[in-house]
Amino acid sequence: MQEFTGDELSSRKAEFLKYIHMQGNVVKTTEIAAHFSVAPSTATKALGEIAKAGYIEHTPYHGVKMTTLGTDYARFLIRRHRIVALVLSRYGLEPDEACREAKKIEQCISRDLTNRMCMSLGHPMMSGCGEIEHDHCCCCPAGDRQG
Amino acid sequence: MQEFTGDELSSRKAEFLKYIHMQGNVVKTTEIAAHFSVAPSTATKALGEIAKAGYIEHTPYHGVKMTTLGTDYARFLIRRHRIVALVLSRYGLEPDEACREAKKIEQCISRDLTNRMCMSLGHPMMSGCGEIEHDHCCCCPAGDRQG
DNA sequence: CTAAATTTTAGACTCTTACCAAATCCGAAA
DNA sequence: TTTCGGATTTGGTAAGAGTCTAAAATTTAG
Repeated sequence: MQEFTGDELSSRKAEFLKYIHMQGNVVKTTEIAAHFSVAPSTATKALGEIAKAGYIEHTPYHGVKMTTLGTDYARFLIRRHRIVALVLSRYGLEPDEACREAKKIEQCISRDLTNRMCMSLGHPMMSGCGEIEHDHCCCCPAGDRQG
Repeated sequence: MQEFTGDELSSRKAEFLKYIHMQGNVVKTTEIAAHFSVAPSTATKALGEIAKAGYIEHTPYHGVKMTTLGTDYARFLIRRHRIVALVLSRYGLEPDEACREAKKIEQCISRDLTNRMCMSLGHPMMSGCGEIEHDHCCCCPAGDRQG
């Protein structure tokens, strides 16, 4: 597993990457632009930069596809999001609120802090946003996991 | 109490404001520049913008002083910082780590979320960074406060 | 095979943070 | 009181991130 810090991509690009990952397969520029309500050229530029960093493969005029590195990173980003949302839900936020607030906060949470919160929560399997993966979680011997 | 959202100043300017508040009285440009390790001109520019927004009074060549608005805002910023640090400390971070991480996160935490965390924690009086003020806290009837 | 739709390129703008160099101001020493 | 020197401000420049419009390029559908 790569040693991501959580800082590799700007928060905007990280959102793009998560979206591409969650779509699976090839995603078109227009689809991303529409989803994030930005001009297609804005998406193209961001995609080019994400590709240059190695997280996606961009075939001009044909769309983008996750690389192995990108997939690993996206899984970390999603895990982080869900852990942050879960933390927030412990302070009385409803699942959708927790998810919304988590989106604003997560980019400031390092991988290390993510892991520590995960550990402190007993390696939870679920958050309001979905399942939390622990496959590559350095801090999670299987025996520790919560049912 | 003003209806701050927590978004009024960029995080850098908010750090400047907190510093000025904590110094009390008039603070000189050089002192701020030195504290944050930036060129004096960088401080001057930021100070001018913070002043334009009404949080400080800037007398050119003589330094800056908090306004009432700025004081209220700084107190909110400090309260937010301490609440965030307290939350982090509940996930196993030592006080100094919690404080360091809180600095990175707090600017993404809205006033509303701050208040909800505060409430959920039972309106705590202390965090590892110092006392938590509740004077102007909309969510804190005196009876709710934790000893 | 051409026209419409999609995508990319190019150029420009905003915002935040930052720096340097030059001009300006203030105060203290003489 | 005059002047020198340190403190401060001004003005210009830069980089990174995100955004847009308009025009060019490519793909695709009729």
